[in-house]
Amino acid sequence: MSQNIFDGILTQKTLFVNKEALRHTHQPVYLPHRDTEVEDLSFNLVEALKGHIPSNMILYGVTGAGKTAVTRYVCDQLERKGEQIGRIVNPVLVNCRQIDTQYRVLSHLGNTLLEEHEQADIPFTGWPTDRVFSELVRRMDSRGGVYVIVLDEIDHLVKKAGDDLLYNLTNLNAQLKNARACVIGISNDLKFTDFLDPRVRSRLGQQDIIFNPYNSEHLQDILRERASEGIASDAIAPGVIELCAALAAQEHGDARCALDLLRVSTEVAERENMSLVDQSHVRIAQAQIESDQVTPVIRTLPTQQKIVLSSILLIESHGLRNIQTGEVYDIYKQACVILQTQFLTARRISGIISNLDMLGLITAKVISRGRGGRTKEINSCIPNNIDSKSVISKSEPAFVEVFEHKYRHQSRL
DNA sequence: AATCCACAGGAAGCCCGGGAAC
DNA sequence: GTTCCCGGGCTTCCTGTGGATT
Repeated sequence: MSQNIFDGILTQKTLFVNKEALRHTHQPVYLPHRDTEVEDLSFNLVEALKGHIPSNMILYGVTGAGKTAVTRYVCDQLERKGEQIGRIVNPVLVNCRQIDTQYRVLSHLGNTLLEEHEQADIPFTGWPTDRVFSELVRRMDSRGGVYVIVLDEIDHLVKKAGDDLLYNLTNLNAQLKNARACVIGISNDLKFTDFLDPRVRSRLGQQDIIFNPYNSEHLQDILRERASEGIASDAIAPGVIELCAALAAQEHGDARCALDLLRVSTEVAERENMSLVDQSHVRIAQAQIESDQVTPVIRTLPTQQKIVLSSILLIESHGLRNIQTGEVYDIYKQACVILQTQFLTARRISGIISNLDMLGLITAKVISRGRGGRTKEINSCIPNNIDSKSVISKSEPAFVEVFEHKYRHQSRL
């Protein structure tokens, strides 16, 4: 029999019982320390089971505070109870980070309601938005029941696309004849309603729930719960859970982060052929997660954004911090000349800098230097263990030249 | 108190690619 | 094929602004 490279890996002892349990997409049976929130949410949504319209709600809280998990959990139970007692409840969850325009949200909603006997999907582009909207209304009415429309990361949608969609969605019940709908917004940003039209704000925020961040003890409970489900019982050394929880608690109590840490730590231990996950594995995992998050982001950046980022790194490699927008623009233009690329306007670069800030690759703080003018103070925030030069040059060989160039022109910087 | 710097960032509009409908 | 629509990337033009300097 011939050797296969997977033979060794497949027969290797695994520390996982069910790896899925350690992913944040996993729906656990029990959500520790979120009883009040579950109760608040279900207290409102129970109206759907009575055939009434639940209030619209907004759920606030930092990332990884369990907002999405709680909502999914409650919606899941709601749908099942509905089936039991013969009431149609349709929860639809939309992630507005991926689906981030009015048209796309509406067509997504419409397409999730597609039934077998119905004709083709709503196309991803091509129709006028109001037609998509009326098609959605038609489909909802033909199915009937109560719709719970959950808009996850709603703040992102509002900042990008405005509040037209929310105006339309919170007004849905006026259009529906046979169905009912309520909207639940999930936001990381407590103040996102500032961007809303007052009418939308009052209709959407009929009830708010605030999710406080988990503290270290809470995170430990969550990790223990998931570990018991997902990892072999004697595979975790004492202190590992505590360390993962403590590190994640520093990151504003992000349960997602805690779970990733534990999962990757276990993977690291497994790869090293150890039967016990210890604290050193957590440290390795921490570094690896940072690098895994940033590397693909840089690699998939559009060319112009890469040039801007390179320019910032270039300036920083000369020991400068708190760089101004104008300085970046100057170096960026030089880089474009070397790369024989058309350079963009300063306005656009300002936008790109804001975008890089949003992606977490740099921080750009608006400051005023008095007569020195108003500008952004820019610093890169790429972890030290990542060689951004090699990440960039791998996907864009021409950048090597820019980096080489800097050494020949040090005096100009 | 007025001035002024170096931008920030909003608004409008252009162009392009992708698609639907007629 | 033509005309319509959407969305993204971009430019042009513009108004706004915090605080050091005059």
